[in-house]
Amino acid sequence: MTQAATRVGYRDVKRALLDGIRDGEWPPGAPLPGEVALAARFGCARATVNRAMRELSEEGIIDRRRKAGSRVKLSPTRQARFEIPLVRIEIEATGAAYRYALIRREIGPAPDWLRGRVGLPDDAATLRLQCMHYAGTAPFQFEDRWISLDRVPQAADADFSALGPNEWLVREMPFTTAQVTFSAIEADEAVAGHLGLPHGGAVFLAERTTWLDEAPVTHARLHFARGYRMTAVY
Amino acid sequence: MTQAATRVGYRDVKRALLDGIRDGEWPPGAPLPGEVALAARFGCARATVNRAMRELSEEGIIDRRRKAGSRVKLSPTRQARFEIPLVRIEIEATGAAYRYALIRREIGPAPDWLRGRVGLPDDAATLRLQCMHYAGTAPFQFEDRWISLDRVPQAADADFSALGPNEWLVREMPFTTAQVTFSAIEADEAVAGHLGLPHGGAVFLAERTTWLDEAPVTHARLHFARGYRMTAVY
DNA sequence: TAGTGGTCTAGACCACCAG
DNA sequence: TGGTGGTCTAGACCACTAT
Repeated sequence: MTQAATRVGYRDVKRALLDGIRDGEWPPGAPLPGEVALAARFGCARATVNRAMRELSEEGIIDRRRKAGSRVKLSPTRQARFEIPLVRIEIEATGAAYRYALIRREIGPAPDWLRGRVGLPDDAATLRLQCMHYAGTAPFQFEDRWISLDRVPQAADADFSALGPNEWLVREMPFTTAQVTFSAIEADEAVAGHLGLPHGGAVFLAERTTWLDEAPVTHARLHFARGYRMTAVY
Repeated sequence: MTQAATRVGYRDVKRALLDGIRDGEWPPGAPLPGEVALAARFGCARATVNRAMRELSEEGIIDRRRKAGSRVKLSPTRQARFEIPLVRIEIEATGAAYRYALIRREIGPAPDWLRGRVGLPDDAATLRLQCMHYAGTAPFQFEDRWISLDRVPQAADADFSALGPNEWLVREMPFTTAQVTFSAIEADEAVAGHLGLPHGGAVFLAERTTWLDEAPVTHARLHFARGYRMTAVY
């Protein structure tokens, strides 16, 4: 005779549900039993089923709506999670020595495209910084950044010759929202020079903007050296 | 006199903790109070505090370890979540008409680089498919895919002339693990031709592999047309 | 070994929304 | 308007690990 060897945890429930979905018990679009029914079926509390189903929903496997119940998603919109570490950490993780160099520092009005993109007032003053991050002696990333002096006035007096703006901002300036965009562009003269690429070579570009309660803090264009790959498992 | 207007929820706790971190009550590296203490402070159950802190931990804001307690991360490793929809959905979401075309279909042994990359046996047979996805009349994505016939034998008999392999696989074949890698490459002759780019033009490449319980199911190289951007807010 | 987080339970109330 | 998910509680036991 079988006996409940151990207590049923939310992981067990999750696995059982995934198995059922995979094995066709609940094909795409099909409604799943309610939480109470599943709790009875699995012999656990409703809260346990709830956590399992909440996670499945967060992972994009099922849809949940009050009253309507839960359904297996027709096209599972699975999502990948990318970690966005500091460049220094990323480089040091490869075993290489991290080196940083400030290339240019300049205070001036925000360019039009940037104002439109992040929502800055017309007369907004920004600090523009260009710098390089090296892995050993090899160029790793060319950073082109604008910092809103309205939001971060103290940046005007900060010394960025030894500490990168990103690390400085992490310590100095919290943010509530961030946006990242990845794309591929062709290196212009300047970028190619900094990264040691041929002019027109393919560059992996990450653009990152952060806001503190609606007010833009900073916008960075991070150009990665040849061969850079960004990976996620999900 | 103030009065607890409503019940304290995990969102309130989370916000309060984030505020405290932002305002310097708990600077980076500092230990946070234990769950019991916080529950008392906020006037709620420990489970509520637990959920708030668990989410902060999942979001990369704090570190949690038994016995050691919770600490604010030194360098907050925030993570971005990207939705990976079906190409068709992605195109239709822009309002454009989706069109699909199969370019090439071929059965043969897996190339060496692929075997090493995904872990296929030496004699593994694969179905290779090349196809195009258009947004209206404009090329949107060139897909170059291998499907393991060991794992998905029925793919050999499937008709991919009207339905794209990705949509077919989603319906036909579940997977347990997936990996995505983004990079920028220069278009070779073939890719340039398919996407209407100059030879050597920058291409945003997403490589996607899926496994079902350790066994590789499929590997796809998705080449996006000029100007493609992949965005996440976090 | 003791303290902290991890999880489960049984019960409860509430918000939402499809019928 | 009733059923479903969303959340909270109070209490409990357990697993891990720093000391």
